[in-house]
Amino acid sequence: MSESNSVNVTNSERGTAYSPLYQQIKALLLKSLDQGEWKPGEAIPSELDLAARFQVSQGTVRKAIDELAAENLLIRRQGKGTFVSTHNEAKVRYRFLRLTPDDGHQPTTRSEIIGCYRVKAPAKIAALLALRPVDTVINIQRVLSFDDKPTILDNIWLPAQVFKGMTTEAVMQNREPLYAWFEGQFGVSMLRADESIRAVAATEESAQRLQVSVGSPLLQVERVAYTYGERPMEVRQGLYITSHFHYRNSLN
Amino acid sequence: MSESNSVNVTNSERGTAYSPLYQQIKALLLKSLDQGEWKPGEAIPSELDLAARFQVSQGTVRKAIDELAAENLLIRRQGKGTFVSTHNEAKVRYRFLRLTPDDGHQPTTRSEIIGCYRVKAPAKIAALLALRPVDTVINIQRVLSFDDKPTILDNIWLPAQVFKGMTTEAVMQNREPLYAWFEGQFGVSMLRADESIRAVAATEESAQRLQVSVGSPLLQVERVAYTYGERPMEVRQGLYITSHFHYRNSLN
DNA sequence: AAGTGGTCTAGACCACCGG
DNA sequence: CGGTGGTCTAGACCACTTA
Repeated sequence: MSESNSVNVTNSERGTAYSPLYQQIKALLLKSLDQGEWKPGEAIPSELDLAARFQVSQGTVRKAIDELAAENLLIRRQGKGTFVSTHNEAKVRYRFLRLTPDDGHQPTTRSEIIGCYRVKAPAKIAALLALRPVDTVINIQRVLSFDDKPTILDNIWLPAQVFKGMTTEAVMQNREPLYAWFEGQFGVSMLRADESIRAVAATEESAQRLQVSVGSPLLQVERVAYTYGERPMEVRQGLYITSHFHYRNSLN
Repeated sequence: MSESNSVNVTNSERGTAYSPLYQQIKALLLKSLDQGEWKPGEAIPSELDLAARFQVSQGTVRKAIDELAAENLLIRRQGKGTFVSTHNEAKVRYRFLRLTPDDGHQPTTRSEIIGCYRVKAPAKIAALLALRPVDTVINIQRVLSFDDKPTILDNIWLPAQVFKGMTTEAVMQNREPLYAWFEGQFGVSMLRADESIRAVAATEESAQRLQVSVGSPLLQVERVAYTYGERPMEVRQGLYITSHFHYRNSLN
C-alpha cells in the first residue's frame, strides 16, 4: 500500500488540507478524462483494473466513480462497463434543453444558421468566458424550429482559440446537435451549465426572426457552459417562445 | 442474519422484482419519516443503532442514508449525527426560491397576504393535487416584496383536508416562511417540487398588484410541491418581475 | 463461462464534535 | 474522552451482459 505512487501521500500531518483517498483517485480520473485518455462514448478500464493501477481497493475506486457518475461525467452500465458521457447518443441529445411542449409529444426540430462571425470579444462575453478583451470569439446566430415553427432564437459565443478551424462554412454544413459536434470536431465536452432566466419583450429583430409581434413576452435564457476544470467554453443567449412550450425544472 | 425481521426477505426466486437490502432499509426509513417518528430538525438514530435495529451492517444502513441525504431528505453532520431536513433553518429558508438579484446582494423580503379563500377545487388544481372535483382547497394570494418593491405575485392552492384549521386569520398572522409554517403547524414537509416556466404579459390585475404597466413581460412559474410518497400538497403560480432579478438554474 | 458493475459484510481506523 | 459520521480494506457473493 505504500509503493512509490502518485496517490496516497499520507495526508496526516501536512500543511495541505485533508483529502480522502477516493477524492485523490477522482482527481486522477478527471485528469485522464480532461487529457482525453478515454474519449466520450468509450469505456474506461474496469474497477478492478483501476484499483490495480492506483494501488487501492475496488471500493475506493468505486466511490470515486460514484461521484463522477452522479455528476453525469461517467455512466455506469451493469455488466458492460463504465463509459464517458457524451452528447452524441440519441437518449441524451439536447440534454441541456429544458424547453418542452405543453402536451407531451416529441416535436421535430430543425436548426437554421442565420449568422456566423469572428469578432473581438465584447466586454461582457470576455468576462464570462474568462478571456482578455483582445481575444477573438466566434458568434453564431440561429433559429431552432419545433414542428417547423420558429421557437428559439439563439445567440452563441465561443472562444476562437479553442474552436480552431471553425469556419462559417463548417458551421453551416454541420448537421449534428452543437454539443455533439463540439465533442467530435473540437474535443470540447460540455459538462455543466448555469442559466439565468428572465421574461423580456420581443425587440423588432427578435420579433421578426421568431415571427411574433414586437413586445411579445419571450423567455430569455442566458447560459454559460463549462468543460473540465470549470473552464467556461460557451456563452449563449436564447429567446424562447413559450405559448405552447415551457421551461421545466425540478427543485430538491 | 436471518432473524424474524421485516427486512431481508431473501428476494432471490420470488415473483417480485429484485430489490437490494439497502433499498428496503431506505423504504423503512422513509416510512418512519412519513409517520413522523423523527420530526424535521431532529436527529435520527446513529448508523450503528439503525444497523442493530434492522439487523444489517453499518455499510448497508449507510448506503440507504446516503440516498436520502442526496435527495435532501436528511442532512449528515460529521461528529454530530444525521438530521431530518427542515425549511426552518436560516440557511435553507426559501430553499425552493430561485429568484436572485442581478447584483449579489441579499434583499430584505416582506410578504403581504392579499386574499385567502376556501373554494371548490378548480378542475386543473384538483387534477394537479390528485383531488376529487368536490374537494375543497384553500386559495392564498400574496405579494412578496424585495427591498420593499413588489416583485412576486403568488397564487397558492392547498388541499383543505390536509391543512386542517387553516383560517384566514391564521394565514394573516403567520410570520414564518410558508413551508416552515406548514411543517410546524400542519406536519407537512415539502420535499420536492416541479416547476414549469413561461414568459407572459401582465394582465390588468397582476400589473396593478405588482405596480408595473399592463403588458409588461413577467416570468410565470407554476409549481407543484410534493411531500413523502410523491403526494402533491401544493400548487402555486408565481408571477415574477425580472428586470432586476433572475431565475437561476444549473444544468448537469 | 467469463467479465463487468452492484451488494453486503466485518472490522479497523480517521476526522470532527461536544462535554 | 466517547460518540458520531467518514474512509478504507479484503473478500464473498449476486445480477447483468456478451459470447
